[in-house]
Amino acid sequence: MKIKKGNEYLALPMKPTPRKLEIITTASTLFKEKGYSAVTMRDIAKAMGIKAASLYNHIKNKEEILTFIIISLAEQFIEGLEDIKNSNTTCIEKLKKIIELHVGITSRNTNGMASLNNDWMHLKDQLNYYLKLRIDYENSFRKIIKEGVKKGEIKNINPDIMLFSILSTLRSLYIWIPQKEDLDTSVLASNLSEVLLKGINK
Amino acid sequence: MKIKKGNEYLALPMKPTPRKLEIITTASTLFKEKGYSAVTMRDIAKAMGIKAASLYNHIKNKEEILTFIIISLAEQFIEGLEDIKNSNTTCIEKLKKIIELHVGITSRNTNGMASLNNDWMHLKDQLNYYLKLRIDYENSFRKIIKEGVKKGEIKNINPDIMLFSILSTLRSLYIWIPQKEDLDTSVLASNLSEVLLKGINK
DNA sequence: GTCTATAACGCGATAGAC
DNA sequence: GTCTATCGCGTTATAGAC
Repeated sequence: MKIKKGNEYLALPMKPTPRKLEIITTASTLFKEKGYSAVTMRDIAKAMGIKAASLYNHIKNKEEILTFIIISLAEQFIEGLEDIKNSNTTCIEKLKKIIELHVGITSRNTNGMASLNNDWMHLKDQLNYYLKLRIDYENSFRKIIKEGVKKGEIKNINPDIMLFSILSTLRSLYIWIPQKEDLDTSVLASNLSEVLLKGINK
Repeated sequence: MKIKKGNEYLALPMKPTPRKLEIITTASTLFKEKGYSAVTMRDIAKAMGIKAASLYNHIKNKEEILTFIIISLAEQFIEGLEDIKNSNTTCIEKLKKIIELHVGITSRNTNGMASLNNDWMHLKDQLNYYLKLRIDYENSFRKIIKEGVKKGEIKNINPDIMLFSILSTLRSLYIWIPQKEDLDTSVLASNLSEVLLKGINK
């Protein structure tokens, strides 16, 4: 059962109940600390002050928790990039918008981003859908870089290396953002743009 | 039982037997695919064509495999950085050497680097030792950047953001290197230096 | 909606034969 | 050095009382 949004069929039709969302956010925290496979249903229940069996009144199984965390984030990235692709601006400006997109989504859900990065291989039903979203995202990102090279905005280096370098940094944001409590996300985004686009060498 | 090497006590005194090394490399491959917690002793044994019980003639337990993978890599980084710190050259040149260090170690053991990045929290005996090595490494790295800023070689941006950005890219190399079969590591290192130090913007 | 009890199974690790 | 057999425990998930 999927709903249509824009031109894409998305995988998460229902808004979860408050209690279900509580399970998902609790699980996210534990998944970030130890990884999906090392976290048990008893761990999640204990963190909520209930018994493991009670979780099953709200969720189908453990996999459903992981699926929700990962797919909802992946869809946010796809939708955000869609807007950027369609915006009428330079490629460098588009890259700045992508950096802002990552800082924004990550700062709102650092725990979930850990699962997106490290636990996607434990998806079952929605693994292929996730892989499709990820490939689509990287292809659109690479296309923007290549267009920037063509237009002379961006250096003529191997686009895959530039894509890899920027994306690696953006995907690691979930580790760094929570460490800096007093962080202004717009300052972070602009500093990151400076470093990623213009380098650190004076 | 630790041996002395240089001025540091290292945690891996014995060179493993060939059979033990075979277990470790087999396990590394599986750990990279699914993560440490999701890989069973039966999985490792099956991949080697033996039974799980037979593994225990060569290793003490599952944790010992992970410990060897992670600590031996962490010590390679510490030793490599020690040489770079002591070299008589500019800070920018030192950063280039660090990039070469990461490309070199990672290309020789992409599987192990996955565990170093993602499974260190499952260490027990050697967890504190690993954390000390990691903090030492990041501090030395940060010191080089700060010195570069002071000497006017490097831009006066938040050093933590520069450290984070470069290190995130270098730590993700294990994902990208195996995908590019025909990759020349020295070309990769020099392209990465260009992108990480001077940026992509023309 | 949470509980207790339990089913059904897989886990790491050991003992002892060969 | 590898095997079979097994122990003790932890795992996800379900059934049914309250």
